[in-house]
Amino acid sequence: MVARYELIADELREEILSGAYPVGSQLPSEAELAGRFRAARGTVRQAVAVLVAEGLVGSRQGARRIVLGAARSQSFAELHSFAQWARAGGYRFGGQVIEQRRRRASAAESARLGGGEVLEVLRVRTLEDEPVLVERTVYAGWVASVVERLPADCESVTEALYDTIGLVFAYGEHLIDAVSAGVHDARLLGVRRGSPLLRQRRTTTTHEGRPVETSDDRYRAGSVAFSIRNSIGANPLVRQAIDLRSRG
Amino acid sequence: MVARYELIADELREEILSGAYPVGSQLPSEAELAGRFRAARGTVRQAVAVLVAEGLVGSRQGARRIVLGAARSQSFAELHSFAQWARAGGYRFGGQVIEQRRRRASAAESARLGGGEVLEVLRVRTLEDEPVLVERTVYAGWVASVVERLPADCESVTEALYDTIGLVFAYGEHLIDAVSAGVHDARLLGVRRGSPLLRQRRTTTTHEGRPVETSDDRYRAGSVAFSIRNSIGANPLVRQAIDLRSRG
DNA sequence: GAGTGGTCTAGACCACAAA
DNA sequence: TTGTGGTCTAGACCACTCG
Repeated sequence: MVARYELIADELREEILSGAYPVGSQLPSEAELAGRFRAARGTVRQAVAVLVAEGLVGSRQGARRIVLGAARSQSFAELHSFAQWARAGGYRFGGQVIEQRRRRASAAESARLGGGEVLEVLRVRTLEDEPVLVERTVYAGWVASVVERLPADCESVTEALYDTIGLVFAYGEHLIDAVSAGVHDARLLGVRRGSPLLRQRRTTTTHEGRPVETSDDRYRAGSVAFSIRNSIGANPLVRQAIDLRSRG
Repeated sequence: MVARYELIADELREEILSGAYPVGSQLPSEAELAGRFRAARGTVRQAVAVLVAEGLVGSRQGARRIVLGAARSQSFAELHSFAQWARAGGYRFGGQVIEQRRRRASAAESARLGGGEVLEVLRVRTLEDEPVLVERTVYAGWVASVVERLPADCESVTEALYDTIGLVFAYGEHLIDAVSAGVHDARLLGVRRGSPLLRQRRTTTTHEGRPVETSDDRYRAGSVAFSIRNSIGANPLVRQAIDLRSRG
């Protein structure tokens, strides 16, 4: 079942991406759109809200909505899963488990994952046959045995978890910064020790808010960037200071 | 004029942050909230949508909403303006113009800012008396003369532009990656050449979609991180591959 | 002042989750 | 089966922008 407002949003999005409404131009008024789609005003408002959330359209009281940009944004799955992202972008990609072991959760991991035993996995991912990402993922105890049984060159753990036990990743929290490559990272990525890496630390949970994994992902500089659109009133991205006294 | 749904959202947010609804617990149903606040269901839905967008609350059809996290998120202004962010966080901060000159826009800048003459400004920002950020900002010609007249140690260009000509930054686009420090950056930040820097490139526009500035900001590693909460259905953050053949 | 988006209401029906 | 959130409607009033 696809909602009416989604269909309207899709149609408007296509028109924006195709250039029917160029960047900087005005969108039709809500009344006009309601007439065109034979829908209530509330429904077209919901449709336009989707485009505003995507950063495609800007909105302010009293003035016509304007087109801000014309780039497609990606789904949660594509941010969460390297494989799904790479596939959607049409890249050649791969991955390999380097090391894997069960151990007791540290204090910090217990707070995030719920304690007990955890499974730590070290993977290297390639894009266009070059290693670009070192992934250190810690899985909660309740998924450990499933992850352990996956092949070492499993393309997508996310998809495998869904296929085997119906697990869906639904919410994520991400912390992004830069670090320099240690000896180990440098060797795995084929860069010099001390090279800049883009680090993404994340924790992911299910629909019910149950934590599944926490990960420390390090990208070789120059391979991947993160992109965000934001506006007054909708600000997903947040800057954080790192404690300047006790640097890690 | 503060909207009713904002007041309701504020009240619920306070309850979440204070621990009245701990992480993992369920929120009251829409019907209960409507009764408690004597508002229509649509209004409480709007209120809860705010919390969902902030990443505090998770929502799915058929099940009670759950509390995902209990961290305050920041405003657009705080992401956009170093000064406003640092002040909101209670940090000691400062800034200094190192170099400033007018020149013709490059091709790339013309595409983003609209051509003609631009003003390029190089600033260093400090946090807790340590240099943490090198900012290379290019202002569109129509704001250049205003920016030129600001004092070299102006704390907040954003605020100054608002105070002098009523200019409001409304929309931003951000690209985040890691680079290594060049000789110049290294000297300005007091780090070794080749050290990792967190780079944020951004373009900002007014309410009308008129571009104001584009900037290349580089943070010393270990000083600042970016943080994001996302979920299925609401995904502001996007990962981008950088062309692997022609790296820059 | 006319037009536009923002807020709010009241009620209906549907899809989905959980017991 | 019951309760919950998701969708949609229709209409009202308000705040704001812009000519």
